[in-house]
Amino acid sequence: MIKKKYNISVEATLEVIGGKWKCVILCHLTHGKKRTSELKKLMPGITQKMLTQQLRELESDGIINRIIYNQVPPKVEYELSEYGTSLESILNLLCNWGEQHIIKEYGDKFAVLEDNILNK
Amino acid sequence: MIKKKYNISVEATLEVIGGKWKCVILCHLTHGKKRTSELKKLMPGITQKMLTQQLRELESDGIINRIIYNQVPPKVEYELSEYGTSLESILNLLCNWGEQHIIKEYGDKFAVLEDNILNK
DNA sequence: TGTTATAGGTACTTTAAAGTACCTATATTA
DNA sequence: TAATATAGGTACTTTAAAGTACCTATAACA
Repeated sequence: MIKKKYNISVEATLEVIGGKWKCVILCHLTHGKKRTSELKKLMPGITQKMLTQQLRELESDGIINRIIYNQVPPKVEYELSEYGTSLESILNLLCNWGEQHIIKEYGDKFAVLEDNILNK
Repeated sequence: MIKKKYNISVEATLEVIGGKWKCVILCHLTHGKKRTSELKKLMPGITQKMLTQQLRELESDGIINRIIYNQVPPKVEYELSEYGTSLESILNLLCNWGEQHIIKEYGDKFAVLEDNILNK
């Protein structure tokens, strides 16, 4: 008999997209596939190690695809997998809620948000 | 001038509902207001300290209301605030996605999910 | 020749999140 | 009188998440 693992289904979701970085990575990927270096530019606070670590985990959970181009210097791209797109509506809602929350807290989102593709 | 704080709006959302317990608490509260002791029963893994700590933070972010009945032994209830209900659709999607993910991973959600109000 | 760009690995350290243990108050009930 | 239920506080410890530093490979180019 399989041992019970979750007390509530949302725990399974958090196991896949919880933590400091995964939602951020996935939000960027909802805007199309990205190279490792592009993701690094979009997330100035993340380290190389954390970025690849999170990407590996998302890949092994089937959320993203890793596309390797056989060239030097290396080129690798990441994109939402088909399964990963089932998270798109959640990711969009999370981003939109955050934007509204910032407006509520600070009045003006441009005061606390860096400019990037998602904040336009 | 206010210092920039977020690189992407979803970071603001995670500041409010991130971590191991907050989404779980909030998912339970989407089913109506709950006493502290009820929440503890619904979340067998949480400690008293973590529960009150998370509830305090959610309260100070305006997501939940704390209702105190003046009696002994004490009775306190928690409910989603009006602002908190703006998270309801997100919370429901997070729960539903987790359920589907469990089915995908384990075939049968009843094998890994404890019985409680949300799993019926 | 040696520097650059790209993607990533690994060992170690730091920090933040979470957990443990033990404490409070008071009306009610056995 | 002593135990019970309820909600919560606090000091301390443990664990897990995250960060730092340094390492690899190789073709292109100055």
